[in-house]
Amino acid sequence: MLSDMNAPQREAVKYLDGPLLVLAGAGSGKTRVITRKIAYLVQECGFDPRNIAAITFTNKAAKEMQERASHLLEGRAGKQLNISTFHALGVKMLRTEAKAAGLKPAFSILDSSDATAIVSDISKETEKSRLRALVSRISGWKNAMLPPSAAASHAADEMEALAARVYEEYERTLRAYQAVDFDDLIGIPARLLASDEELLERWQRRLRYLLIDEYQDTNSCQYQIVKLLAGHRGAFTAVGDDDQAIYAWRGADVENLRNLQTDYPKLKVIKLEQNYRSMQRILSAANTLIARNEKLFDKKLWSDMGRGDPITLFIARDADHEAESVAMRIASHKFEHRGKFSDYAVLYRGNHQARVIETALREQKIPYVISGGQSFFDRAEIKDVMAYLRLVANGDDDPAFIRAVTTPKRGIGGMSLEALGRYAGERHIGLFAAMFETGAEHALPARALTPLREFGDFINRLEWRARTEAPRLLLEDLLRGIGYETWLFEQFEPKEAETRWNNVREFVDWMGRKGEEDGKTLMELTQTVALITMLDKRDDGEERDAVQLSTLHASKGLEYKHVYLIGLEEGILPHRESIDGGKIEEERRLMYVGITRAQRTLTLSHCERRKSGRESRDCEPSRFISEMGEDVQRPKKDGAAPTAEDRAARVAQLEAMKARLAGKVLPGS
DNA sequence: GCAGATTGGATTTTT
DNA sequence: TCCAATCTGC
Repeated sequence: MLSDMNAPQREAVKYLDGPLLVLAGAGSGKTRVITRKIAYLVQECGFDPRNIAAITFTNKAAKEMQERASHLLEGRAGKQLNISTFHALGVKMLRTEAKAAGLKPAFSILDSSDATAIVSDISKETEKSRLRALVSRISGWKNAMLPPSAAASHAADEMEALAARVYEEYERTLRAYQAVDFDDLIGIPARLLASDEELLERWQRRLRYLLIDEYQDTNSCQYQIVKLLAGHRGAFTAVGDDDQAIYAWRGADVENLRNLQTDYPKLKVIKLEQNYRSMQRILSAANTLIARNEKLFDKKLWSDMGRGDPITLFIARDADHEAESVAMRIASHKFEHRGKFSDYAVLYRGNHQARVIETALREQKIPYVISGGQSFFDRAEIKDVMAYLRLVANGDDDPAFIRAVTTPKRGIGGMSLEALGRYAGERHIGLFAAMFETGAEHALPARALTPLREFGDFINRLEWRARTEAPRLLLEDLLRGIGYETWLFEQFEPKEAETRWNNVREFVDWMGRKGEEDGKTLMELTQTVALITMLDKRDDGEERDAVQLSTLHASKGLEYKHVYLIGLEEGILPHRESIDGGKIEEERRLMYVGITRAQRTLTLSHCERRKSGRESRDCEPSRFISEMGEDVQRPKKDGAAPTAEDRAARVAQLEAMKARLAGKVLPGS
């Protein structure tokens, strides 16, 4: 059964004598190991699939793992597995243990923009970078399980002192709304498991074996959950790669790898070093580079796929020339090798770097897609509809109330809401409850109260129906009831309104399908959508034959035949802030992640000069280039930069080649 | 003095 | 691309 795996992979699947850490290098088949191990536990060891939990960081990874594991298992077993993100597991625990957490089971989940809006309200801070600093400081404390009181005494400077004050008020606000943020989805379950023995035992019985993916990305809260659930039995397999830890800035702590060894002295460590993705030369360069980092575990990737092409480095005059050159290289390479555009990826440090590349690719008429971008559920129109659903599920959700009551406009403005807010504040209740109280009749003029109560009745009717009726019909009635389509077309240009309305339709369809397939009520669905991101949208992006543009961070876990790493300059990669903050090692890992995305060829580039303001400055090539050793082919130093004529000649050559190929291909296809 | 236009500069992102 | 700071025209 395991004959198609290599020895360490097989060992990792079969090892069940205690806690296991699998150090899985890039492209070493870690998902394979996890899914096979799940199948092994069920088929060979008699585990009930309901007692196995696999935890990932993204919905995408969870979905992929679910599919692959189900494929290996027979019948319904796959469906019974608990494969989810940390956050989804947290939601599940919180919904069942809501009472112990002091929450109603229908609590709301606030996304980052909701949370940021609340922090902004409390702190009166509107400037983006300072607001973001506050939010991330608070989030950092929450992930370290530090309560507001402790944060206040730890505050190191003026900004932290402010953050601590905001943090306290923020937590109070969330509880008043019966809402939790993303950090709470991990933090509150961790607290519950730690403080309630009976509850802990119940969950330990329920989840008897844990498999954790991307372990190097865990924060201390997440590690607490793992440790508590696994208990002293240590029935878990953690899979990770310390060389690919690139998320320290958002709370991930590679130290958790070391902690695993101290907390579980009997921890077994298995390394997966055979890589099935890249040619040896690429791996050698990656190994040489990463060897510069202080390491806990030594690891050397190798491959039996052959040595491969040399790694090319080219030096461009400036950013425009770099982009132009990348576009040109992709075009000629593609036509020469008759490959697909989707075999090529351009990777960079910051999103803004994509812009020049886009322009250059468009000029060459090369199709491209930019990975990432705005997620479906972040769109205003989806958030509008979600606000109604959140309010239907949880009347205490004031942010949802405000958004719903003002979208579309129904004659309730800032004045009425402020008056209602004052009254609700005095009475220590939510806005929704406040407007139905007799006292509200004195606090607000009838002119304002009447439409408010009409709105309230509308929500109450929906709430009543939501308990029994199918989601699709109800959603359609909701949209009709608030005249959302009409409102969209009043607000926006026809084209814009059309797209937005289509998004809403897609949302309704998706909810409707879910309701029919899984027999879920609207209430149940509402409580899970906050965590779901792209739906199946990602698929159409992958199906188009297009060059992939991506940040290095977003490229983790993906692979491409031909990779172009651009902007390899001091200040960009490594980034200035990281150089100043002494965070070179994480930048080096980022470079490592980029290199190991490549299967066949890797092309590096940097600029000689970059314009900043009116004049342009010299740039220094990234230290990482020389740190890759001799596998990088240095460009010929003939001194002369290519002239306009040289470039014209290359364009002509390329055009001729395209024409030739087109001529050959056309008659047949 | 202000709204609208233009210019310039940019860490990284998921839940 | 997106956002904020600066500039222009009234």
